[in-house]
Amino acid sequence: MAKVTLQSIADRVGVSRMTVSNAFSRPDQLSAELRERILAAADELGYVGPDPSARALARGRTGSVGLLINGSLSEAFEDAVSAAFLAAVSDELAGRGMALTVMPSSATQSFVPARDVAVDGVLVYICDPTAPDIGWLERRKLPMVVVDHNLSEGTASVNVDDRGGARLAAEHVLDLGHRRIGIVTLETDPEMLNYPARERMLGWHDALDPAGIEPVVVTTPYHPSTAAFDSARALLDRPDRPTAVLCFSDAFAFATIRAAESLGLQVPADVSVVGFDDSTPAANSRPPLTTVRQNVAGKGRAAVATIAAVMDGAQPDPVMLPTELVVRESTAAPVR
Amino acid sequence: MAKVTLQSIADRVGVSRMTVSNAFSRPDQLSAELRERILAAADELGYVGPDPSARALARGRTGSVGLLINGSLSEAFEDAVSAAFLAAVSDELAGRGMALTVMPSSATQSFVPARDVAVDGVLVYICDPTAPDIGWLERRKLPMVVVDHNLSEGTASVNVDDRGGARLAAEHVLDLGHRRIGIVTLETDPEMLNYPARERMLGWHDALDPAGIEPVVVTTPYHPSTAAFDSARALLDRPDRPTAVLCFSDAFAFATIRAAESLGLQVPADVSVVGFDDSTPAANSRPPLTTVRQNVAGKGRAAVATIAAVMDGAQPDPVMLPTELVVRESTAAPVR
DNA sequence: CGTGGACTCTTGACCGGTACAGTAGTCCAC
DNA sequence: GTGGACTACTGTACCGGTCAAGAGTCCACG
Repeated sequence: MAKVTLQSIADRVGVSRMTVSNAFSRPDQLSAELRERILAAADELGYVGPDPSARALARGRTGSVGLLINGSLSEAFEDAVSAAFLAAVSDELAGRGMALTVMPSSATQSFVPARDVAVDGVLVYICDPTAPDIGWLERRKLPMVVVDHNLSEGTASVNVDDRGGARLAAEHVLDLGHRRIGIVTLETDPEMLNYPARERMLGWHDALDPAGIEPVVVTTPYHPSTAAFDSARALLDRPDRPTAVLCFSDAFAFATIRAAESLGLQVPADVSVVGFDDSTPAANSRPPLTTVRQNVAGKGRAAVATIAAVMDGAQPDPVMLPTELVVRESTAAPVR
Repeated sequence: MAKVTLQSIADRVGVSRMTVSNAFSRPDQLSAELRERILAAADELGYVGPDPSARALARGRTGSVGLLINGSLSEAFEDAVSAAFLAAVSDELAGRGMALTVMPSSATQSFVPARDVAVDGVLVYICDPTAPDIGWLERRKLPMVVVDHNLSEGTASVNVDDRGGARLAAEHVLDLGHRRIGIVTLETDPEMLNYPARERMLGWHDALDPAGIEPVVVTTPYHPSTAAFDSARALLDRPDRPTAVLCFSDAFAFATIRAAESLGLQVPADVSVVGFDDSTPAANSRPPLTTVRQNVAGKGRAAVATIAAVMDGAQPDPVMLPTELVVRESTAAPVR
């Protein structure tokens, strides 16, 4: 049984191949009656629909958007916040009739997703800005939107007001009267330059510097929540223990709370803890977490809207989504 | 500036288009010297590499594998266990030179990923087996592997011994001497037929039935960990409160432990709790969770290996990965 | 010296569609 | 009864590659 193509259906029905194509792709171009006959014939021959690859070549677009992630995929998927982002992106794309293709950083020499995978546009998500993959995307002149980073002037971007949010967090603990303040943040390669980590640090300092306060900073590699726990514990075990800890993320905040408890400290009585993200567990944890809310799903939707605009030839302005302090019960005034 | 294709490079260098193609795709087919000249010319003209869409059409394969998820994407991404699976799949695919394309269930009539997205094979992951999408995949005759489900005879599959694991969990609490046993599991549409939920239920009964024990079962919809909390709390608030609770997942187990604590019950002193999955937090929670381990990353790798085999024309046997009981501190003998 | 094989490169067909510019025919208004 | 607009199809030219087979050239070996 030869492969069924538009031509075989055309021959069967006695029309031109183009008409069959229209029956599938542009129903308004032919009479309903003929369309019915064509679809019936197609069904009978076991034709599924226009071949996606051929269509992609002819149309010049593939119907899927890439997500460039350079760095650990596990990190991207297993972190609740970025997972929520991915989910929102994928959902929003689906609503616009597009699929999402994950493009990890080149594992091998011979296969480089950023160069070799067919997509109509790319969201650059958790990426070292110096990655060669980004160079490939640029050379391909693919529409591109950078998320949670600020690559270069011309590139469209979607960001969250990390700096402003961090500032609010720091101001909050200052207002409560804290003076010994610790920070638990991400350990980043100097070159990797995690943008949110940098921005949040700036934001904390925006509030602390004018108050003349020098925070005690500990950093911890991303994944092992055990590492975050250890770092936080070390921080809280110092003789000049901070009375408030600002954390890079809710996950780090939870680790910090566990570390505090392991030292027999009460949160917030002995130490206040502030997270970042307002992830799902934040509201239900014990104590409910004071944190900085970012709208992750909104970020996903904005990213899709922006890449769609770029693919349409627009040059959208950079998007900056707001953050908001959510005061719950993990922060309180320090004991005298 | 006209678009740069193989032909323009060929003209520039004075060779045939095919030779240029070989320079990129089959370096062993031409002399190193000529290849250098071709690559140099390509670079000069700003050629990035063979167009992925055209290559996909000509070669008959796209270099990406689809992941069919029907049901909420948020659920898939935000659940730690399935996120780990996705990460493993994506990693493993990348190692084999393939990308991962997420194919959500048809949101619109006009765009059906399962029908319209170009992929070489599909992993069917969290799916209603009656979904029309699966019908499309079959009609396209796409290589297909079903994960965590048992679709039909001919289809390759990768599963985990959910039933055996659940049985071990139930036997464990029986061995400890429990007789009033509760179950907190997933609420599934009768039609949606969540396979792991069904299998685990069978497994629990495999152990409980012979012991003549009728468990008290509560079900809860997937996502809202609040809902799981409420269900567990209702279960533990009964006059004939169970002394041991078997849970569908670690996430449900944590909700159950929180519910117990909210009722002033100690785990495991007053109530034993068993999870399922052995997700990352299980070992570090308080108390450390007794649970059934499945190797999620291994499942991802197995899924990729299996789809690769099917794409190569093989008919691999169904894969069944083992599960293992991990006894930690959330279970103990019941108090008399 | 003839033959065969390895190494290079070329030729022509094909992958399965879509875009765009026609070309008939039909219907209606003036 | 003629011009114009509209509908319904068709013809042709791509889209940008890869495959398989063939054709020179050069060298080794019998």
